[in-house]
Amino acid sequence: MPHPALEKIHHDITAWYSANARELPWRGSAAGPWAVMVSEFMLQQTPVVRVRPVWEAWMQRWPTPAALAAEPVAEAVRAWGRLGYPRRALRLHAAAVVITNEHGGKVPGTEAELLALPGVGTYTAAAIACFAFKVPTVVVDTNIRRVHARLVSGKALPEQSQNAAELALAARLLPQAGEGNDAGTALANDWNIAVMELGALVCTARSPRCEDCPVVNQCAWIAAGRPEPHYKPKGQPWHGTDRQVRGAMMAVLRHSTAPVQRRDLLGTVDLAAAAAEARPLNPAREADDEHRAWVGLHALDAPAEQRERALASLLADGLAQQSPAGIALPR
DNA sequence: CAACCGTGGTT
DNA sequence: TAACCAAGGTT
Repeated sequence: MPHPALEKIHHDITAWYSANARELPWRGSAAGPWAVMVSEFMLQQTPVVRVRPVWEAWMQRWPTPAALAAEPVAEAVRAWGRLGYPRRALRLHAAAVVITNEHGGKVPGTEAELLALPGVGTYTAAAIACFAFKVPTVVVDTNIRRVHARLVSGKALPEQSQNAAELALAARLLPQAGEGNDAGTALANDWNIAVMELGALVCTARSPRCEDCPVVNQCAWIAAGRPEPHYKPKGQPWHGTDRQVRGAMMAVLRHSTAPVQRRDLLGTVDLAAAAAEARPLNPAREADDEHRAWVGLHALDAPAEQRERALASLLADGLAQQSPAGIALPR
């Protein structure tokens, strides 16, 4: 038997969503499963505003999994641009190949099949099943976890890693769906996207806009007086890390039409000479993106050992490929 | 399972 | 400005 207070929360949040949802191109009836899948890959740890233009270009160029699968991986990595975590481009391409070869070119609609695809984990499988195939499954992402933590558990932030209790809570909160209950199924699907959107727009991590929240009067965190987080979030170091060096090398490889010599990529050429040769940047010119990438790589003061390590990891990850001609994006 | 993996906007 | 954060996945 449904709980009245829970039903009110279901109503308040889904009603808020109908009035306040962003219009995104991968939402709505025009977006098929492939459109949803591409968006989910790009949205892994990347904000909507940066995904949107890349998604548009991607879908225009590769409207189907087969279209993407027919091209070299390098094209996917280039089109990925500066979205970050370029391994996602590798995995999206690999997933497109699997879909083309083993699923008749159609994105599969069950979570089990989706989970078997490269780059698809628990969240992405559930999201595609729910958003693209209207499967009333439990979707849990960082936004949903945070809303649940505040609204129900009275905490400022969810636990540092997702646990069984959080999953059980999400399952308990999901509106009841199932055979012969089309209204319940529709509500469950709405609920997932609505809670996610609430977390993204209102119940944000750092400065929640509680004055705009549809369930502020039912929020356990508000009732508790908005207590501070019970732990200190772990930082994500960047300067001086291997990731920074990898990123700089990837930028060079993305913009390079020809293979790059190993010593050049390692930046072991004289840095002062390289800087002296650097001409002023002209952002309007395509060629200057390549120039900018080179300058960025050479500007790093990373030790030679670290550069070697970063390049080795790029090769190991399949983001770069070694040939007699030099180093380039994988084909 | 904790650590690793990019990038750029926000606070 | 340094730190934080973002529709996670993989090892």
